[in-house]
Amino acid sequence: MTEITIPNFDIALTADSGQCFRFNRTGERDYQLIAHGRVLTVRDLGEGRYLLGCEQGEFEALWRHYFDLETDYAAILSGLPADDAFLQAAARYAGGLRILRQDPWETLIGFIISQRKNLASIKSCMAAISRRFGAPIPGTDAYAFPTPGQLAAATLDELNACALGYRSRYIQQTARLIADGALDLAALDGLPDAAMRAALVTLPGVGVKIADCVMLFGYHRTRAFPHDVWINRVVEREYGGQTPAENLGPYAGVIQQYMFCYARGPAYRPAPDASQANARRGSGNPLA
DNA sequence: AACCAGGGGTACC
DNA sequence: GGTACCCATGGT
Repeated sequence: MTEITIPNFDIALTADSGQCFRFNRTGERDYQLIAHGRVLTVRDLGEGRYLLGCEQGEFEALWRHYFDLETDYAAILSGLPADDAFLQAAARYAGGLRILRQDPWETLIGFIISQRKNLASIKSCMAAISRRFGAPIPGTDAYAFPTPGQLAAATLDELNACALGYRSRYIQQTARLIADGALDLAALDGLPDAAMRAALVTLPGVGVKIADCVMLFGYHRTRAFPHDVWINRVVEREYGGQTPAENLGPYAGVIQQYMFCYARGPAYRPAPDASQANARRGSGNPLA
């Protein structure tokens, strides 16, 4: 057990932020994270104090970096444009978010699954895949996320049994490309953003939106600004259809998460007229 | 260029 | 107990 203090960290918001699919609330104050082939339990003690179910050495070696504790989020928050009322409100609501430093491979598969699914469904699929194809984590009832080789060996029937729908084919094909070495995910780390995105979208089931999510959450490319339906609504309602991403600087992706979680959460009440206009327009992409 | 595949969890009514 | 909707992509 290790007790740590993290100022301005909202673990409930982060676990449910949609960036990580193996981070769950298990009780009033308790959370379980599966990453690095391990299970980490976290108890929220309040006032920025957290009790981690690991030794100090493991925290320093793995989790300090995973939770991006080296990054000064207070500086990002204080650097937000003061005249942007929506962004200021989003930062007040979601300023406790951190961009976790997740594994690119797991992030890639997670976001291929994410298309046209809600968060609970994505988490359920990721758990099913891990249980069926991943290695059991000793001393727990949890399973590590499968390696590219393990997923590449899966049959379509087995993948379909994980409720992946039409994504089964994408995942099988992508897993084979990674397992065969046709695309080296580790090698992408050295590429500039545009080249990394171009490489990612060559994978089946990966378009620009998914690639941007993998860049932001799997490679910590904080300029990446994924345009999902929630952000598109925000851009339509709050920014007149003009995406603010270009003006948001090196932490645009962090700001995207503030906007995303705020827009999706209960605190955000868009202007009635704009909201109804969008609702009437239906399910289409407002920017399309 | 519109339209649809396939399906599951959940918030709504 | 329906119904709509969800961090889209690729093929027709």
